[in-house]
Amino acid sequence: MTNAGNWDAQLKKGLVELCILAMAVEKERYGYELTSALSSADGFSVPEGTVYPVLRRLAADGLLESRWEESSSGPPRKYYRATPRGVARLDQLISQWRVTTAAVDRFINDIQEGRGSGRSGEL
Amino acid sequence: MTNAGNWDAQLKKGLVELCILAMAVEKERYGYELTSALSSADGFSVPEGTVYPVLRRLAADGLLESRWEESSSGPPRKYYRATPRGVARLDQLISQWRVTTAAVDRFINDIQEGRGSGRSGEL
DNA sequence: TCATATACTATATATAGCACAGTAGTGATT
DNA sequence: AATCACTACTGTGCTATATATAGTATATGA
Repeated sequence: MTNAGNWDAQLKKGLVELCILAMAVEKERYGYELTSALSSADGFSVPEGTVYPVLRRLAADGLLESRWEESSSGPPRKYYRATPRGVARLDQLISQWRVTTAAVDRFINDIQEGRGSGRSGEL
Repeated sequence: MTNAGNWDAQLKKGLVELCILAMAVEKERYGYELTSALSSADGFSVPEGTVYPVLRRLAADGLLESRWEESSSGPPRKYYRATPRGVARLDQLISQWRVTTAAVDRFINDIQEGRGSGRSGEL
């Protein structure tokens, strides 16, 4: 049978990309930093094995650009920042996100209302 | 390069399950009905090829139960309704959904604030 | 009879999250 | 100086889900 903890992973599909892109639009970021930020976010834990592939994919798609920089506290860091196309893409993702959450919330609310009373609502 | 329409599909991972379960908790539903309801929902188009596999999966997991019923307007329908475990699962999914959307919205808002006074996304 | 809308089933593919393993630089503790 | 812990990036492979595609079968109306 399907494992419940697994649903999280499915729910996050695409959202990791959105969050990473959002952070890279704000300012230059490197992988380890993003991993820490995303993992400390409430209800959202994203391991290295997820973050780095996303960075490489976004860079390959021309949405992020990168440069190396020496670090005084460890190995060199690969800094990523959003390109203009990355910024445009983020705006697009955010508006899609808004539409989708609105649709899902509508479904949930309709159902919650229906519970308890005998209402059979149109969906 | 990654195409944008594709992201939708990723974003929907898990959400289709949530919506279908929600509808099957409210009352008995059959596949074609769910397909129509989900496809007419704003910002959410879900084809048959997605709905039926989800129904079978949820039933296999014991979250839905089904029965056949003759229809006066076509082939017999397989009606699904949520089991008690399905109801419990829905509550769990909804609360995870709330936590996740809150986290993502927080990310988005933080970034949007940073973009407020300066440049906007030029392409 | 033939077309159309209804309704379910089966198969195959692409993608993303992520577990797991590996490489390597830096600074502190022993 | 040698070990350890923290930092930081790379690579491989598995799994689950959405969905495209194709197929089967029933009822109704032209």
